[in-house]
Amino acid sequence: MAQAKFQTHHGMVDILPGESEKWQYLERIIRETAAEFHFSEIRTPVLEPTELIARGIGQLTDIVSKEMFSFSRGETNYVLRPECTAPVARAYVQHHLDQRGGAQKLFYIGPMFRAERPQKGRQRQFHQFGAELIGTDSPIADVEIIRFMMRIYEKIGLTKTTLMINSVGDPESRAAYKTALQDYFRPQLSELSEISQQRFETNPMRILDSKEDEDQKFIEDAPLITDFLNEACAQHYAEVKQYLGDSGIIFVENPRLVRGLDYYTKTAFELISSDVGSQDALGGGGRYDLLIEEVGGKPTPAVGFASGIERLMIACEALGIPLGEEPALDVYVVTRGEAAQRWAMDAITQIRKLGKSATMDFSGKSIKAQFKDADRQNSRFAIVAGDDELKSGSFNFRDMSDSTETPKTLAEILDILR
RNA sequence: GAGCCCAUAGCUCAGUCGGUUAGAGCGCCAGGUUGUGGCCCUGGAGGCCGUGGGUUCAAUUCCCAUUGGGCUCCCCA
Repeated sequence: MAQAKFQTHHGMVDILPGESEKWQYLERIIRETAAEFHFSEIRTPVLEPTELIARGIGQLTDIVSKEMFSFSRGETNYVLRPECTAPVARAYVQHHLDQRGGAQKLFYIGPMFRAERPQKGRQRQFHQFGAELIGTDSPIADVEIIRFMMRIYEKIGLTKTTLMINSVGDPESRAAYKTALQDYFRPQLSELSEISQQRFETNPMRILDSKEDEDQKFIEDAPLITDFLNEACAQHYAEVKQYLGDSGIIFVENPRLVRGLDYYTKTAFELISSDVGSQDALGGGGRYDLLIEEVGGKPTPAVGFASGIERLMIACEALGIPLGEEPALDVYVVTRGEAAQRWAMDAITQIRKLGKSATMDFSGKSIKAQFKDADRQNSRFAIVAGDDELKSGSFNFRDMSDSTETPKTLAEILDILR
């Protein structure tokens, strides 16, 4: 097809009528569930200080090193947020949310931006919902976050998923593990893929994430983080698994699960679907006990998750799970003549005041065309107004589903609709 | 950053082994029913065959470039 003069940027999509209803439906479920769990919504700006994202997520991550949309005006550096945990942490510190007392339960829904090559399940502007529970290191909080996430998928009907969990330890455990990993990989360093060789120094844990063929045979026998957890981390991990089990949540332990953001400590988890193509992570999260301090707050433990809405939709589509419906119209007023149009303008106003939806023809189309329009808009009723009806005050009130038509005054119609 | 595929009507797609006016289904508009939708019938609008260049008497078709799109690797939601 001919290319339009102006189009969306690469990897950015319009959500059109027919699609937007699905978004509203999903957002409604997310908000409902948040209310049940008593998470409060937080809305942060789409633009954040570059430094916040770089520090929060980690300079060496893919997101920060190559996927940020950023620009400067004068001395100020802006980024379109690539995720929302660091911004929420920033808001928590900036507005002293700890002073509200107790642990804070926050959720968000909104667009995120990463400058990657788009493909199925990956866009440059995409949408996430997520939650953060800030101010407690209890493993119950970890489980609360996971239960919140899982409950949303459950309500939507997307149960064909796998929850993977792991513990990535705290700095002490990780230092011990890092040394062990380097000791393990050092003898075969030259045989590793180029990218893994780079990661050997900077972040050897990410080698485990590698999908390069030449790395696989080494990764298989590499030491596991779970064997290097100190007492506190091991205990925490055991309790998380215990409480998950108590909650009836089925999970798979994956000792090689490493998340791509630097701020995670202890618990890490990921929800996988085999129905979204090669980008199979529906959502993920974990504990980040060091982040709040990293962005300038007091040391504050926290745990959270983020899920991709587009991927959720792809999975639902693949599994035939319905997401919301086209909204029906209550009343379409069919008119003939200018006087009738004026009457209709008033009639639809009165119908709308009842909380019912109503519309009319604006362009003087034929009666037939107007009925066709009413049908297309899935209208439940039609009112026919012409000169005769205006004179008598009696209008044909048509039930579009069975084509029955009875004469009614407007007052009677309003009564029926009420 | 790398690889593969694709581009003809609003949508899904035929088609031209290079040859006068480029097709279908669906959708849209109108008529059949001078005031009645969904089914049916008839008609109509709508394409410089993504853009630029090359080869040729002739290009939507072949070649090159470019733009846009899709998928994959990497990584992530």
